[in-house]
Amino acid sequence: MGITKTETYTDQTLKLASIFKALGHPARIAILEFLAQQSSCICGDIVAELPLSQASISRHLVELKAVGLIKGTISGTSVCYCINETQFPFLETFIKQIQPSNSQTCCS
Amino acid sequence: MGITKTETYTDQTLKLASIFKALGHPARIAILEFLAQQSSCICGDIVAELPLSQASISRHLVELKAVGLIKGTISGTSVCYCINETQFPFLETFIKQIQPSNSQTCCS
DNA sequence: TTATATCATCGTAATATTGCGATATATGAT
DNA sequence: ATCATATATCGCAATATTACGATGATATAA
Repeated sequence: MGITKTETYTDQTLKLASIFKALGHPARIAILEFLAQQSSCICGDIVAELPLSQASISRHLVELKAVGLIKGTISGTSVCYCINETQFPFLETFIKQIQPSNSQTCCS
Repeated sequence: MGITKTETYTDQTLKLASIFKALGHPARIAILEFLAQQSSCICGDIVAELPLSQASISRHLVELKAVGLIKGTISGTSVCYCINETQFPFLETFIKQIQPSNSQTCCS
């Protein structure tokens, strides 16, 4: 992208944007949906599930982990990834906050 | 970005990703927060509020409108933008869906 | 009509993202 | 030690995003 003026926004705004940005790719949405489906913690077979190379999946996992949407623990030669719930309340609060609940007939 | 393999994902996954992508920039988060604060429908003074040029703001507004997060109605020589709530249930459903509510002690 | 105000669009430069092959790293098995 | 498996990282090419000035389009006012 071009030059984003990060210095002029609040930390909270920047954090929200970074999490949403991580959610802003279909591969990463698909990864999260896949992880959510599993009854137990899933390791590397995400590669078999998605139409991407191992290198690409790995990069997406790094991005999801960087914003705290997933966590991964090493288990032997493989890594076990699963969803990290800690960020979700933050997102839900934001979504509720910008919802026009007071429904002031705006732009009618 | 590179070449995103859009054809291999479901429509729902693509739609979710596009909405989150629109939320994935601090300027657009700031625009939504500003719109949510206003008691009435606010027009072009977003430009005065954010550290971006009028042209840049306009482009961000186009993106937010394209995914249905805001709506705009022309009122005289100005345009009235406000938040469009219709997409939020969709986002909330997704967030709830991938939340490990059953808390299967995963990656402990 | 002319001028002004408001917003959209074009064109461009700078930078970021995506995907992949190739390679590196690390663990476990033989 | 050697090999196989699993994942991460590098480097590149292709493409997308961001921001801005300049310009276009449209509506109101004088």
